[in-house]
Amino acid sequence: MDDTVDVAEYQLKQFQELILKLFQCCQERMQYQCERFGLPDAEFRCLMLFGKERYLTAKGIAFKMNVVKSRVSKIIEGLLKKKLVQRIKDPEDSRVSLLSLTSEGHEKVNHINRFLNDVHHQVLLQIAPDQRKAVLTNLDILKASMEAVKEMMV
Amino acid sequence: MDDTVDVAEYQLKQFQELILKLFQCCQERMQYQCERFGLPDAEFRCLMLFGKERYLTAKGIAFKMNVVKSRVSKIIEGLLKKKLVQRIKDPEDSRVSLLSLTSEGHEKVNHINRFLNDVHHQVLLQIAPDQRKAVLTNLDILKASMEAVKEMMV
DNA sequence: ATGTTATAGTTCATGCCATGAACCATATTG
DNA sequence: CAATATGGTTCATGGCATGAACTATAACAT
Repeated sequence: MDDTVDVAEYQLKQFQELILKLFQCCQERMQYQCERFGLPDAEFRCLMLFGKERYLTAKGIAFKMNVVKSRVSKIIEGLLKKKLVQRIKDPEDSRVSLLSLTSEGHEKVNHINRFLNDVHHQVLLQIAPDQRKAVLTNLDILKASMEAVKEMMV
Repeated sequence: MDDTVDVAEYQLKQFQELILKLFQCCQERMQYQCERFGLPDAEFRCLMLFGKERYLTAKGIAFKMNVVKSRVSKIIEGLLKKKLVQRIKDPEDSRVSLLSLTSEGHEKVNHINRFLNDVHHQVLLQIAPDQRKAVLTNLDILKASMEAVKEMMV
């Protein structure tokens, strides 16, 4: 019945250590990015949402960023002030305002994406070519496992 | 000379996606933990530093947490108020105060560690036993690569 | 048509996170 | 012993995030 052979103690320790380090690395990179592009963290994350979708509403942003709508108001305010996004009224429902990137905003997003690609590219280049596939495969397994546990914890 | 064969476009995309998801998972877990144990994020992280060392100074904590000392004052204040840590004067240098866990603090740390072990254990259990080693090995490669790039970026 | 009811956003009060400058007390050093 | 360095605290400032109260518009139900 125990086809899930138990986990060795040292594996657990190693795993915790690795996850911690990876998490810290990501956090530091995020902090560096924000500084580099002169944006507070929340505005940065919000701006990047426009990479995928042409128009966003405050409500949609709140959902995607997992914050309350009053927070979104503040974030949008900052991005408007920086002229990175613009707002128009939805012609179909005048309660909602549609947010989109200004040309300056597009430029910034592209700039950030180039940087992001570069960093990730660099990381992959650090890995021996014949190992990249294995790293990605195993990372995918890890992701699936973490998300499975996340579901269980709700 | 090009022993670092270039990275496939789809690999780059996949990698970015995976890292993002992993990062988000960790962030959500952190948030859940803080709520569960009734501690603000910074106090939580600070408390966990005492797992390794018996005594810590404000300066040491500032270094480990990568924040300025005035911030540490605030964090310590919170932990003192919650009776999780205590402070004594360093007998060798009366400028510094030595912080250590109270018995209540020890209990909390143990409690948290049990939870943390459990979560990581669950994740490893999601991975087929004969794949765990590979996941850890590849995670280690990734960690090394990310840290190498981090060094380059300074 | 008109009076609920629901939805999209804003504003405000509150509290945590983090910094930098000014400051106090205690070492250290010339 | 005076000048300087170090460990900490306090305070002002600003970003992050929430929840409650409010405005305006839309949808629905008599």
